[in-house]
Amino acid sequence: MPKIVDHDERRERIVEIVAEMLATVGAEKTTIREIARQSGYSRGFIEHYFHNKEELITKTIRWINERSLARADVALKGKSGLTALKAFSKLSLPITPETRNEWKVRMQFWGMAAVSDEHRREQSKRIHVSEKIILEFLQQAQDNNELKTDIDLLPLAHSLLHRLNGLGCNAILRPTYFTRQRQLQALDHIMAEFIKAR
Amino acid sequence: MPKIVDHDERRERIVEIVAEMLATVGAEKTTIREIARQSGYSRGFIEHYFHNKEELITKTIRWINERSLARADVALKGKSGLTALKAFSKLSLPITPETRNEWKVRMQFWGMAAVSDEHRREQSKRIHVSEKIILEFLQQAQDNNELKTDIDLLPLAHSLLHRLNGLGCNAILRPTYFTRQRQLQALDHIMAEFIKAR
Amino acid sequence: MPKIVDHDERRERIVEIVAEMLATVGAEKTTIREIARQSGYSRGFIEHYFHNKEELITKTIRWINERSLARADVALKGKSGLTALKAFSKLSLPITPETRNEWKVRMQFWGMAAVSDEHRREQSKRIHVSEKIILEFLQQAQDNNELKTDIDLLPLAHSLLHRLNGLGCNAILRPTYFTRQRQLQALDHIMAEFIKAR
Amino acid sequence: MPKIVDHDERRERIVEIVAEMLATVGAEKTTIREIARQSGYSRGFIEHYFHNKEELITKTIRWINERSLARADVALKGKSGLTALKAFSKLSLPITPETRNEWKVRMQFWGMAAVSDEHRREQSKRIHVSEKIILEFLQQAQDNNELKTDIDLLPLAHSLLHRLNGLGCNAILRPTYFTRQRQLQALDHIMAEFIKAR
DNA sequence: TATGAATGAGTCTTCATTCAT
DNA sequence: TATGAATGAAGACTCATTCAT
Repeated sequence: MPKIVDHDERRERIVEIVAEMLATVGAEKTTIREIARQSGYSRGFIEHYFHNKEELITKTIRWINERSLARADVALKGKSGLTALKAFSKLSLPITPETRNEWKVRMQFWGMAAVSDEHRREQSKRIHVSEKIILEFLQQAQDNNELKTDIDLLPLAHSLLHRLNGLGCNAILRPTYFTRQRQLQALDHIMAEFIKAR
Repeated sequence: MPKIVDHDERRERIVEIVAEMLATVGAEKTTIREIARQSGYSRGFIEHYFHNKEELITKTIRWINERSLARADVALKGKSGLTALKAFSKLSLPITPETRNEWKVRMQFWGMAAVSDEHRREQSKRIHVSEKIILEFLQQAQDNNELKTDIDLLPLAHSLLHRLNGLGCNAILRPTYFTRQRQLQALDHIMAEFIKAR
Repeated sequence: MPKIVDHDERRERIVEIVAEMLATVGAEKTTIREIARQSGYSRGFIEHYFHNKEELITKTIRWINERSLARADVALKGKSGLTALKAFSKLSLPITPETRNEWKVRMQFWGMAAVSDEHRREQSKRIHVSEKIILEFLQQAQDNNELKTDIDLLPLAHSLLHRLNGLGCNAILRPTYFTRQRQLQALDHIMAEFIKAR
Repeated sequence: MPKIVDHDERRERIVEIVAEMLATVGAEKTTIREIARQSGYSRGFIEHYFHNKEELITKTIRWINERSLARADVALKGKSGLTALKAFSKLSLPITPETRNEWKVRMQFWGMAAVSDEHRREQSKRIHVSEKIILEFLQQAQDNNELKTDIDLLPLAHSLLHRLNGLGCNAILRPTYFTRQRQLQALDHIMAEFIKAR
């Protein structure tokens, strides 16, 4: 009788290690050899579960994005409107070791996405999802009278989207300047403007 | 006596090609071999002007940043305050083929910067310069009574910095959505908020 | 399960080829490429068993030295005193194709040892081992009354050590002059002096 | 009017630097580039005076050998017999920085000589010259009644030749053991045997 | 005479991938 | 299912050499 193995579970374990490596040593040094060494699996094993390196990389970014969305799902349960929006925004900033690593991984992919349609689509999808989430919370805020009714939500959503994205990047690139605290201040500043928009 | 060549001029010519390649095929495929092939130069030629690949890469990002600053210098001559600020912001967005490529190159480096202190420093420096420029224009705006006198400029500068950075990224990652036009609209939206802040 | 191979056995097979090449084409032309070509193995194959060229080279000299010691061990079984000493001396001279090659390999390494501490240590160790062996046999000779009891053995040992070493070198460098026969005559001459020392 | 340059003088200056490099960094790292850098000459300049690297290397060993012979010539003026022999022997041992370097250079060449007829001839010639010198002094010693008349000088000469050569090698390979002092003791030991041979 | 620009072969090494077991 | 043996292409880099000036 063959051993019963949970393929998806194994795949995820590998992907986790790949993500960790992307965040710490970068894409260039994330080789299958090194992944095998760090994971304790054999090179051949990894290729059993991933057709090739490209697929492994793609799965990794997808996993990162899904994980961060799942985390948001949990954290936002029961919240709505501006409260939810602020919580979501905070979750997406690189202020915890985990989210910092997620940002670093993401930034590895942006380089690829800038020149590869397939990777770009993946990133595009993620931005689109964020946009929808933000828009939804903004709509709730408007419904709750947290925002003026006549305000156009899309530009507002984009504004937040860009600020979060830019802040995240800058925080990775200037970590000693854009510390956790300064990021939270920036977030407060953003939210304050929304409130002004009431 | 041998032919006398202008080393810096040669270096720049090579760097230009490297930048082009980084923007079109990405960092991974920007090998010295490929640079040589695309440029028509020999591999040895390139080694003649750069000690190693690392130096070539570093010089390229530096060149990109210097070029974009030089462009800003020229364009902003005679401008000040919010007018200058808007012009500067517009210049930094990926709305021309040239600036689009610059953003793509930059995004290649972010992956490296996320895991390499040396590259991070370079990127950090660039952000810092942008911040200073923005602050200077904001100060002028305040002096010209374009902004309220009691307003704190630093958060404002950061806000703009993040928005421009995030918008630039998003425009590269979702080019069909964040078109030139939508980028300009977003910029208008940003500037409108500054004017509100009067 | 993959084919199971005896790594040490493979390594030895490669090392043997490297030794052969060092003795015939010299260190400079003993490139991994050439080793691969001559052995029929692929470059990757060699890399599979040795981390890098340095290791390959180091292992080769070690193997050469171990092999020659092992040969002495076998040949000297049951011998002692001056008889053993002469047998040992004879074994170490480049009078067979095998020992000739060993000397040639050794001389490749001397160049390296002259400028590299690590290689020098390896060579130093080998000389030290020879010295100890020679001393041991001299001691036996003295115990057997083959030598006078009041004679100081260390200078005698060194004398032999130097003569064997010098003769070996000279025989490689002037092979048509220091032929097998002349080497054996020189050895006889040396042994005669020991006997005189009775 | 063209500049008058002393070609031989320039060649010698280069050769001197090459010898120094061979003794300190080894043959492998003695590249034309590095020679040029260390000498301050241009790469092209060096090739003006030496047709190719091979020639440069060959000239260097020849120069080393000539220099050491010249040194002997000077030092032995007026000496003869065993006195001359001892002086000559002492001069050839690696006990001064200069002679140590000469030995190191020589040992670089032995690796080449072991596999190249041309280099071997050069080394062979040097040994032959030494042999003749030694024989000559032995003959004088015999004529002066420093040695018995019925003794066969050739084996004696060879014995000395081998011992000096072996001692020189061993002194380079085990410098902390075969110190200057131990070398001189060994030389005394050798000479004592000659005297016994009276 | 002398320079250094330029070349391309060749160096070691790393890599993703294939495949027999 | 899983391993790791084996390959060969491609990586960055070094080098001796040629040649126009």
